[in-house]
Amino acid sequence: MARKPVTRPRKIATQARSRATVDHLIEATARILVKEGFDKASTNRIAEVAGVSIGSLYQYFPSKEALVAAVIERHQQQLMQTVRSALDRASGQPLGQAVRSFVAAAVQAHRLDPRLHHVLAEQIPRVGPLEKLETFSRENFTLFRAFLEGTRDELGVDDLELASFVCVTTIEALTHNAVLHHAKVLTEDRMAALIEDGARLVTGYLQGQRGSRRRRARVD
Amino acid sequence: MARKPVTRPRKIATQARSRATVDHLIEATARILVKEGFDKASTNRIAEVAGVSIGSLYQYFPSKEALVAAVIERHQQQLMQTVRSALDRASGQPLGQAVRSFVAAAVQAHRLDPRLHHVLAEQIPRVGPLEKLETFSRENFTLFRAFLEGTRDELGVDDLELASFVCVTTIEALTHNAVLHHAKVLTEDRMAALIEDGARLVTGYLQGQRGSRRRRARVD
Amino acid sequence: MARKPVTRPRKIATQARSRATVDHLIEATARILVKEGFDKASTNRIAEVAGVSIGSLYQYFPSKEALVAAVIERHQQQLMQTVRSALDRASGQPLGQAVRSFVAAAVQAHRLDPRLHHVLAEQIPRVGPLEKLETFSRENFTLFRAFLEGTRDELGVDDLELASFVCVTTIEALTHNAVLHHAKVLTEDRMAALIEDGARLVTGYLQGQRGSRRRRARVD
Amino acid sequence: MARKPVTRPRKIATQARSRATVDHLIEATARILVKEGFDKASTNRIAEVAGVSIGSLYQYFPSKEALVAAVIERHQQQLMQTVRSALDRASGQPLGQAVRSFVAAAVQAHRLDPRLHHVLAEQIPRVGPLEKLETFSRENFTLFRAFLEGTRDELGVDDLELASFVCVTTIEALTHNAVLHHAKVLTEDRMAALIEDGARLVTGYLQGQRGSRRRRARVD
DNA sequence: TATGAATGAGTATTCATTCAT
DNA sequence: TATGAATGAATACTCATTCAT
Repeated sequence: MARKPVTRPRKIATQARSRATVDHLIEATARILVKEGFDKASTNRIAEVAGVSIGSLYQYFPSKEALVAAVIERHQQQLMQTVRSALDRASGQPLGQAVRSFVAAAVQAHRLDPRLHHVLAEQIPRVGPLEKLETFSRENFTLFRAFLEGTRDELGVDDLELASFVCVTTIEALTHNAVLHHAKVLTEDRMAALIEDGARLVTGYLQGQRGSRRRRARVD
Repeated sequence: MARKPVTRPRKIATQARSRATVDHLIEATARILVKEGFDKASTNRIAEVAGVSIGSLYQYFPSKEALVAAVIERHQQQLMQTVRSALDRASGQPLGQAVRSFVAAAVQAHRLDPRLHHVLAEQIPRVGPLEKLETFSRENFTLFRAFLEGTRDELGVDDLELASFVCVTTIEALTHNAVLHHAKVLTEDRMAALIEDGARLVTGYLQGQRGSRRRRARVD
Repeated sequence: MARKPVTRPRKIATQARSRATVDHLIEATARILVKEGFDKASTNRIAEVAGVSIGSLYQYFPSKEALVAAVIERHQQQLMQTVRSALDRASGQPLGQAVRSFVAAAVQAHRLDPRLHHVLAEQIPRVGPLEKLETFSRENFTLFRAFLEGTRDELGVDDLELASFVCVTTIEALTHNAVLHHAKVLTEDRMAALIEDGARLVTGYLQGQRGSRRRRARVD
Repeated sequence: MARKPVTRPRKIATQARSRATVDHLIEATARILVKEGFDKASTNRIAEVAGVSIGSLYQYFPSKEALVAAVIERHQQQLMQTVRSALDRASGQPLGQAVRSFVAAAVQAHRLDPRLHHVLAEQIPRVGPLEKLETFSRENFTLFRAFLEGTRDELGVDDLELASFVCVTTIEALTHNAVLHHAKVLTEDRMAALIEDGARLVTGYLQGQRGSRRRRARVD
């Protein structure tokens, strides 16, 4: 096995044929990951499923990791698409309503391709070039923080950095776990309850109460 | 190469020498995982580090997965030890205090062996026999649920199953993320703040407020 | 191809079975090099011809280069054996006679396995780990230099270092070229003539003449 | 992949543009060989460095070997240029002087592009179509033989064929080894000494001495 | 029970060469 | 004539696992 594989695509496919090849490869990788698992996703298998020669695969992706990274990136783009529009709609709404939209968006995002999400989250060894891939996108965090800035006067917390971390982590974990591990036990009703509870959890936290602000002031 | 590796230990090592061998193997595996990463943890390397022949390794563990599973299990036992005693101390305390103990225990548990925890969480592909290993032990959930049952009259939530899921997931995610990804930015102060905020988040949720119960009634 | 392959054997084969495996591998490599050329000497092919699994090959040789290096070393050991005994016999003889023995030994050495010598000299790319492998062994040079030291009073040259370089290079090149490229045109008669001429060439040079010593003194 | 690559250029580039392309390709090959080594000299890389498409490369050279052969040929042309003019100057001079010029020319020739010479001599596997490429050009031999014919009456050797072989091989080997393997230890002084010694070696041999002719008569 | 030599299917990756555009 | 996307046979090397001693 070779030295230190890179993740950056080998060349940008400008021509139509190239672009198609690249798409097929990413799609094939995703499909294999979902249907056969990470273990079966060998480069030769991917090329085969993509209907592309192994040589072509390596024209566009310098390593297996690059391919997996491309799948992850594509998936996260889709997630973020969903989240972004939710936050767009949320701005201007009262806090409780906005948070509820946000949680609902998170659930919706996780439901886009739950099986792929599962493999990506559970089976991909975060090693080498894949090590730095975030579980949830940094952007998520940034967006939420910006949202908090805009709602500052409704908030009962001071440290927006910490608050963003707490909220994003919490929402992500709840939706992730709910969708992945409890998909079968989760009726639509219970899912709605979960959204409701998640939203309440976060909203309550953000509004602050019971003099917590004063207490925290001493801690920081 | 075996096609369907099993996870159950091949035999229960009753005799002292066997027990020692098994321990050496698990210890060696953990050490390699931490120091060299999952990729370098080949069975031959593990046997070498354990000072045991590869043949003997396979006398006690039917597959590589069994070995890794043993490491995971041992680690989780240790985590749960910590959590259990925290919950012991918590019973009888008022809700807020109890939750804070619980969150603090979670942080403490994650700090037992953060590097091993990291590898176990990030690098081990949950594939094949390792697929069904839970991120957090089922016991965690059960214990917390029992705790909630005992504090029912302080709670503002009805569905204890859902509440347990929400709380355990949230606490686990917050402490996990904090310890793993933010270890370097996390001063003791900020860690204390995180525990405080986490506890407040969960406590607020459990106490219920702002007539949420009534609202939720409509939603369900 | 991997990063920087090493040449040192992976483990020393102590047990009889191991030793046999190692020998088979070296022998198979030499045979393939001779019969099929360097290009065909893939590790899989070598293992196959050696009647050994590819895995076993890599138990004893960390890379293809290590295998080739072992063949080269073995070959050079054999060459040097021949040369050493020639020099043994030569010590005590008068210069002309000694040199003739030496040249004859060189020819004899090159005839041990001319085809292997050919492949080793012409087909092995001196790249990477094989880069530093000398065409003729350093020992050759050392031995000859020692021989010159012992015959100093018969010599007409001052700089024994330079003289050794000149003589060893010359003898090596003559015999090498003669045996390799002209094997078919070289009758026994012509070969004898070549030995004679080579010996005369070197002897004349070592005895010095025409006041060259004085001229060289100015040059140095 | 082609199984039997040919060495003859695919077409004679008569037009100026074609000629330029061919030159660029040969130059690029040489440059890569020197700067990155034989291993890195893939046809795609050569085409890239030459600023030519891989398709065009194969319009002018039927195989990678043909390209390398062209580089070798070009290099040898340059070497021979140097040698030829040395022999031109040498004709008419007394033997000792002429030989010294010849040796000096050989050194000079090897210094034209020592790094390319090194790669060509050490790294190119003489395999397949490259197998028959001579280490030193046949022309070298022919020229020297002609030179000997013209100086016959100064010589003390009968077999000019053999003498040419001995002289050309010796001079080639001395200069080659000196320039390649001892470049760093070789000061200008020592290089001059080497030329001097080499010339003396060959001159002495050619003049014959100590009744060697008579002795050889008995040997043959 | 222990050993460690042997196994070989499997993997990522390269590169000379072709051919449709 | 030029291009460069595509090809795929070939290669070096790994590692979980077995089994003869």
